Amino acid sequence: MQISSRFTIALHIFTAMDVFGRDHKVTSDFLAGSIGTNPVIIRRLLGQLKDAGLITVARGTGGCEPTRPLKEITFYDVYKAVGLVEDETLFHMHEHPNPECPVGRNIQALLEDRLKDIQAAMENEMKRHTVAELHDGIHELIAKEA
Amino acid sequence: MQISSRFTIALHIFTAMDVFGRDHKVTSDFLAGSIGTNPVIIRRLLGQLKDAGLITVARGTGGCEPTRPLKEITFYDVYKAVGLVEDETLFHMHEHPNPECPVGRNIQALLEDRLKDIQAAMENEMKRHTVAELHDGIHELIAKEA
DNA sequence: GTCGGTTGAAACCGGCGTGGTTACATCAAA
DNA sequence: TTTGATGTAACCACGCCGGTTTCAACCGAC
Repeated sequence: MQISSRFTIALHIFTAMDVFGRDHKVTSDFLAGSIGTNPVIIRRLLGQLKDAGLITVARGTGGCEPTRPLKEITFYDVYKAVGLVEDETLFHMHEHPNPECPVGRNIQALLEDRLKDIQAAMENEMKRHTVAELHDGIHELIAKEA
Repeated sequence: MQISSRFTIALHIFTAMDVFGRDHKVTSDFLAGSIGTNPVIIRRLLGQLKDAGLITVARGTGGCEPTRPLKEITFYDVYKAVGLVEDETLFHMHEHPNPECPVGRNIQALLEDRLKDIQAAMENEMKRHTVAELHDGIHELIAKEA
């Protein structure tokens, strides 16, 4: 199971807000055009980012922008905002191990700590990256095109 | 999206082989009983572990066992064996960014490195844990029960 | 040689999350 | 009031997952 494209789309959105936000009004239609999908998909995603307090969306007039400097928004903030992990657990444990089996009734406790370590390793790396990196990166790439 | 229970089931299987392997013949029926699922599910999984070279399965006579010492089998080996990530990429990038948009045509290159970092962080933590840990852990837990 | 227990594999199924689409009510500024 | 945008609901098709039944292939023991 791969992690849903909602995550990369959300990062695309932040990049687009950063690059175009000064000149254009960044609407769901505009974003959908850049991302190559449907405006409704974008609006649902914008709703999640708004609920997480990462952006504001202007009802009626249209457009969206971050609520705080990009360097204060980490990949982890975005990841959590798009709600890809239920119960906050990355790994899905099999749910009916046999309680009459010594292994079955202990397997959950046995694996729990290790799985948490692995999830934490991923999340910590996500916290090390901020959306501000995308600002620097995208301008480098665009400059290189010319 | 959570990571499929095939991963935790596979770890359960290694633990069961370790605990019961000396006394019982570890068949798919036996494992299914401990894990709380269907023997066919187990056989499919055993097939994947066998294809990855982690275990041998005895056709006809029945039973399975690891091909090498448990301390030489990492969580990462198991994770890869159960084939949860296609193309080896954990993150699913949206597939039709607009090539006529400066952001759209650069977003993939922009995100690629960062996503690789994150995936690598998770996989490296998986490589730090071996199935031998489960041997120690499960015996501790069982001893504590008495 | 055949019988019993086991694996391997095919063919289904229901359920769920995802991405997509249409339609429409709601909103705010011009 | 018109216009352009958001917010949502109601669908849809698709793919993966875990589950189940069924049966052929296999191998040791009797």
